[in-house]
Formats: sequence, structure tokens, C-alpha cells
Amino acid sequence: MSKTVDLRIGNREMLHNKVCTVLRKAILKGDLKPGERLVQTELAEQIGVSRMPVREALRTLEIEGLVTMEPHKGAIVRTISKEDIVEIYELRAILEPMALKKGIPNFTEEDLENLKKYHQQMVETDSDEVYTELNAKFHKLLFSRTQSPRLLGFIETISLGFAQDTPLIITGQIKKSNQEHEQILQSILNQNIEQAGNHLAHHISRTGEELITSLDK
Amino acid sequence: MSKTVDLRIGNREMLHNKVCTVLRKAILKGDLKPGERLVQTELAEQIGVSRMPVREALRTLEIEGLVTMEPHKGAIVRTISKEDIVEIYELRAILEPMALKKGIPNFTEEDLENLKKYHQQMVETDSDEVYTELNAKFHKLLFSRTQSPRLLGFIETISLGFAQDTPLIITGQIKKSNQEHEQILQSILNQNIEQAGNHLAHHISRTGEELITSLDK
DNA sequence: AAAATTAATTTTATATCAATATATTGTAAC
DNA sequence: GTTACAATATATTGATATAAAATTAATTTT
Repeated sequence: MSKTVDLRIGNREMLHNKVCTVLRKAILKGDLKPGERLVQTELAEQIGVSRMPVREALRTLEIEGLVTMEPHKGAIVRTISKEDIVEIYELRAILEPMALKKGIPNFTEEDLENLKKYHQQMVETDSDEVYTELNAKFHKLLFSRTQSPRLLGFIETISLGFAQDTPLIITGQIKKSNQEHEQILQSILNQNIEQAGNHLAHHISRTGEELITSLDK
Repeated sequence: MSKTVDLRIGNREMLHNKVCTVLRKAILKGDLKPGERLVQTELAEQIGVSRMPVREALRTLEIEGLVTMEPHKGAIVRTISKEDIVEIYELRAILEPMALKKGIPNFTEEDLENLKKYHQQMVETDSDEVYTELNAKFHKLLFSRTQSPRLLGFIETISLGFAQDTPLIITGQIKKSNQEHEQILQSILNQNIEQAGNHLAHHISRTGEELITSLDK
């Protein structure tokens, strides 16, 4: 009998990672509201696992900035303030271009094709949902070829701890974003590393600023 | 009888934090060598705790870049390469000045007095050990007044994951460092925020570069 | 000697126990 | 009668110990 090859990738994911994903989605969707206490036993029961994976998941979420934990007191959902958003975009505007610049030499032909493809699809689509997804893929691919594990970890920590779809609140955002993506893409294709970094930094900063002003009303 | 006031701060520290400190010191000191497997049961027994705090500690150390973990395989001590050191100093040279600039408005009179005091003591001391300790305090105070929790977390993650005393390998390092500390301090006292950031960035970059070249031989 | 099966080691997850903090209730003072 | 404080009770986290899954090592068979 042929040995069962390791097909079940889904099952191989660790339990605390699954739990983390579930809780993160619940927080970002708003099912778990800011200020709400997260009782380990309750969550464990609801999700259908024991308390340990829940604990580890909460610790990860704390690092991502989605919950706060205090010894013997437990975890509560963190209220995302305007200052948080400012911080997130400030950090992204520094770290993502840094990673992009370090990673450009490592881009394969396939990577470049994918970037072009994502960009083209973003230009063409009408669906906000599809756009959000493509936008996340585009940005992720931009920074993910750097060889700096700590830098990569920091960026991913920030990205996961914040809803990806908020930028879509802004009207006219998509058109500007597409133009800026185009600039970034061209700079990369021309091997103009510095310019690519600057375009990306500007793109993120502007998005952040517009998000802030749109929240002020 | 007077109620026992909560004096026992030491005891209130969580077990996994203590374990984490112990393991971190052991790795940075070299007692646990790069490539060495870290078996949870062994460590738990040696330290005298159960396996769970050990696990949580290992996860923290993974984030700090001191160990690598793979599902169902366990943790091994990470070999710190030259690329790691380059990355660490690159990140520090970006993040610490960022935190300093954001934190300068929040400095109290006491903070400024402490910075002066640490600097003065560094100039005066002959002991490498004392100098290292003061240097860590000085840098920590520089960046710790920022109100950006994520930024602060990233900086602390980097700092903890790397031996603080390595810069002392370099001959003549202390004299140059003192001069640069002096520049940083003066810029802060003059409320020249940009300049303070630039001096700090340069200080960290130079230290990193000298460390790299000193490792090349 | 190579492959496959079994045994061991080690990690992951669950279940139990202990320590700590929160909440409720009762008592005393105003 | 109301408010503030204190003591007790409950609930929740922290730590340990035990059971299950997975990987590595070893042994046996072809």
C-alpha cells in the first residue's frame, strides 16, 4: 500500500495559530469589541480547544497590538486610537520601503510578472473586496524578498494587527493608489532602487494621512 | 499587625519571564552554543520549573532572533551571523532615533538629569562592566519616552536579542562613543530634535560598522 | 546495504491543581 | 437611610502533571 503522502497541510498548522487567526478576525471584524474582556476559559470552550492554545494566541495578539494583557488580570481588546493609526502608518512608511530596497535584487522574473499581474487586476476590478485582497498581495510581495528576518517579522506583525480594508473607506483612494503602484512598479523594473523606495514611502504616508483626515469627520 | 504591603515585586514577575532571562543570558554568554538543541524537558528540569513557562520563554526568544523553532521539531540556538549584526544595527539606526525624536518633548527634568549623570559616569569610569551597564541605561532612556508602543516593542526586542557588551571589543570605541553621547546630549538640551536624531543614527551606524570590520579579522 | 517497520524521544494538547484578583455581601459609621 | 469599608466567596489566571501526536533513531528484514 502506498504510504499516505503529507497532503494534509491544513491539519499541520498549529492549533494556537488557528486560534490566533480566529480571534484576530473576530477583533478586526468587530465581533469582539474594544474594551471587552477575553476570558480564556470562555474562548477555549467557544472555539472548542483547551486553554493553552488560547493563551499562546492571546500573547501573539498582544505583540500585534490587538489586545493588552496584565499578569493575573487577563486580556482585553485594545481600543485602536488615532494615535495607533498614525504610528502604524509611520512605521510602515519606514519599514516597508527598507525591506523593498533590500529585496529588489532578489526579485525573480516570476515575482515581477506577479507584481505586474496584481497591478493590472487592481486597475481592472470593480469589486472592493477583490481590490483589497490584491492590494495586500501586492504589498506583501514588495517587502517579502528581503533577507532580513527581523525586519520582515516587524512588518508582518504590524500588518496582521490592523484591518487591511480600512483604506477603502476613502473615496478616490483607489485611483491615486493605482497611479502610485504604477510608479513603484516602473521604478522596480528600471532597477531604480532608491526611487522605488521613495515612491513606496510616499504611497504609504499619503494613505495614512488621508485615512486620518477621513476619520476626523 | 500592619498588613504586608506589596513589597515583593520580584515575585510578581511571571515565571516565563524569569525563565526567558535565564535562557537569554545563557545563550548570550555562550553556555548554550549555536546549533545546540534546546529540549524542553531538560531545560525545565535544570531550571526547576514545569515545561510550559519554558515553552513560552522559547517563543519569546524566537521573536528576539536567538533561537529558531519548527513545529514538532523543537528549538535550536540560532547562529548569529555577520548578516544578523548588520541587520540589527541597521534597524537600531532607524528605530532608536525615530523613538528619540518622538520622545524628546516628553523628557522630564529628572530624565535630563539622569542622562547627564549617566554620561558623566561613563566618562569617569575605568571599568568596562560599569561602562556597559551605563551605556545600556543611557540608550534605553533615550528611546523609552516615546508614546509609540509598537516602536518601543521592536526596539526592545532587538536590544534584548543581542549581547550589549560586544561593542567593547573595539579598541578606542569608548572615547568616540563618549564624544558622540556628548553631541546627542547637547542637541537634546538645546531642544534640537532633528539634530539629536541624526547624531544618534550616526552613533549607532558607526558602532555597527566598526563592529563588523573588527569581526572580519 | 537499503528499505521498512518498530521503539524511543520530544513536542503538542488536555486536564488538574494552586495562587491571585474581582465581585458580592455584610457590617459599621455618618 | 445611605455610603464607605472590610471580609468572604467566586471567578480567572498561572503553573503543574498527564495523555496524545509526531518526529527521530534504531533495529530488523529483504
